[in-house]
Amino acid sequence: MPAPFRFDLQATDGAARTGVIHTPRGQIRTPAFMPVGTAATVKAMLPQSVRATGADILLGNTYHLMLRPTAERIAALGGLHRFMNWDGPILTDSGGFQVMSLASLRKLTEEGVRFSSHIDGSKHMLTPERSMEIQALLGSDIVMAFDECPALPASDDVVEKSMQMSMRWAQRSRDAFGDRPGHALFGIMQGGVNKGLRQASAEALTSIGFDGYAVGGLAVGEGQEAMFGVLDYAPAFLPADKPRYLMGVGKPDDIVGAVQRGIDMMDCVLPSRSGRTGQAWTAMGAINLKNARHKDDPRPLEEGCACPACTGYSRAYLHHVVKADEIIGSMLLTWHNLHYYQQLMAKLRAAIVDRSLDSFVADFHAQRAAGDIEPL
RNA sequence: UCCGACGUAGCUCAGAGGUAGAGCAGUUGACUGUUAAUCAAUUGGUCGUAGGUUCGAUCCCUACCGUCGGAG
Repeated sequence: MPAPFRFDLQATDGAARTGVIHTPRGQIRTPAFMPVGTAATVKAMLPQSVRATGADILLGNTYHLMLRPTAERIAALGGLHRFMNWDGPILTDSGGFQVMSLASLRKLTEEGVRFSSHIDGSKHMLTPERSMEIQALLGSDIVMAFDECPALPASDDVVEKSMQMSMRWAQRSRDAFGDRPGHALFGIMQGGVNKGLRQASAEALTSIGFDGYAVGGLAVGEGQEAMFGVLDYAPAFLPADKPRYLMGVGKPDDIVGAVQRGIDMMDCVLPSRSGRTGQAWTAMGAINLKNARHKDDPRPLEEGCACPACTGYSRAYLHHVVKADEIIGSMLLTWHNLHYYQQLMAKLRAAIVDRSLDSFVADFHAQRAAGDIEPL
C-alpha cells in the first residue's frame, strides 16, 4: 500500500507558504522549483547531478514523449523513472502547452487536439482521456489535467471560451484519471488576466476536486506586471490545503514574486535552456558568458557559489567553452543555473519559516540592483 | 626559367563594364507548462600593386608581386 499523496503546510509569511508534499517516491519541499526534463532528460545534466543541485522533482512531457519514444515503449521498459534513471517524483505536463506553442500544427475541437507531429508529420489525437492514459503509462507521480493555454494578449471572449473548454476538459481528465493511490492529479486554472474568469475557473476546478491546483496561462506574453496582477488574487481562489503550482515560471525575480503571492511550485526551462545559450543566473542578475568582457577574467562566475562551474573554473574558461561550443559549456552553465535556482528556493523556504521573507526579498532586489562586479 | 590557374571581408568563396555579396568567425540581443548545443540583429572590404583602354574598371589589356600546379 503506497503512502498517500499529501501536502503538509508548515509555515506561512504573509501570503507565502512553505511545506512538504509527500509522495511515494519522496518528499517535495515547497516552494519548489522543478527542472524541466521534457524528453526524459534535463538537457546537459545527469539525473544525479540534477539531484545534487537540490531538485526534489522533475518535469516530463506528454506531447514529446508520446511522439518519441512513445508512452507505450516507456511503459514496456519499466516506466519513465526507470527509463531516465530518476527515482524521485516526476510531474508530467499534459501536452496542453504544446497545443499553443505548436499551434500551426494542430486543429482544436471540443473532443481534443488533432495535430501533426513536428518530427515526422504523422497524425495524432490528444484528448483529456488520451493524455491521462499516456501519463499513466509513463508512471507520472503528478499528472496534469489536459488544458488549452491561450497565448496572451487575447480578448476576454477568446480567453473565456478557451477557459470554459479547459474546465470541461478538466472534468474529463478527472473522470479518466480514476482512482490511483499515490498518484496525484492537478487541475489547471485559466482565465488570462481577467479576475472574474480566474475566479470562475477556480470555482469550476474546486468543485471537481483535485490533489493540487495549477495557475496556467501565465508567462505567455502578458509581462511580469500583469502576471503579478493575477497572482495578487488568483492563489486565494484556490484551496489553502492543496499545493498551488504556477506553470512555466520563470526568471528568478518572477519566482520570488510568485512565492510572495502564495505559489508553492514552479517549473521553467529558463535555467536549463539559458545554460545552453550562454546565460548564467546569479545573485547579481543575469550574466551573458558569450560577452567578450569575460575573455580574460580569472574570477569565478559567482563568488561563494558551491557548484562545479564556480568552484572549478574561471569566467574566462566558461567564456571560452561557450564560444567554442564545447559541450562542457552547456553542462557547467546548466548546472550553475539549476544550483542557483535551488539555492534561491532553499533561501525562500528558510525565510518563510523565519518570517523574514520581506527582508530577504529586499536584499534579493538590492543585490541585483548593485549589479555585476566591476570588470577587470 | 617557361607555361597555366588564382589573388574580392579575419577565414572559405560568390559576383558583375556603372564604385560589391554570402556562409562562418567577430560583436550584441532574445530565451518563462523546451519543435532550442536555438533564434535574431549587426561591425568588417581603395575587390594584390602600378599603369593602360573606356564617359566610367574591381570586372577588359599590360607589367610587376604573391600563391598553387605542371614542365624543365
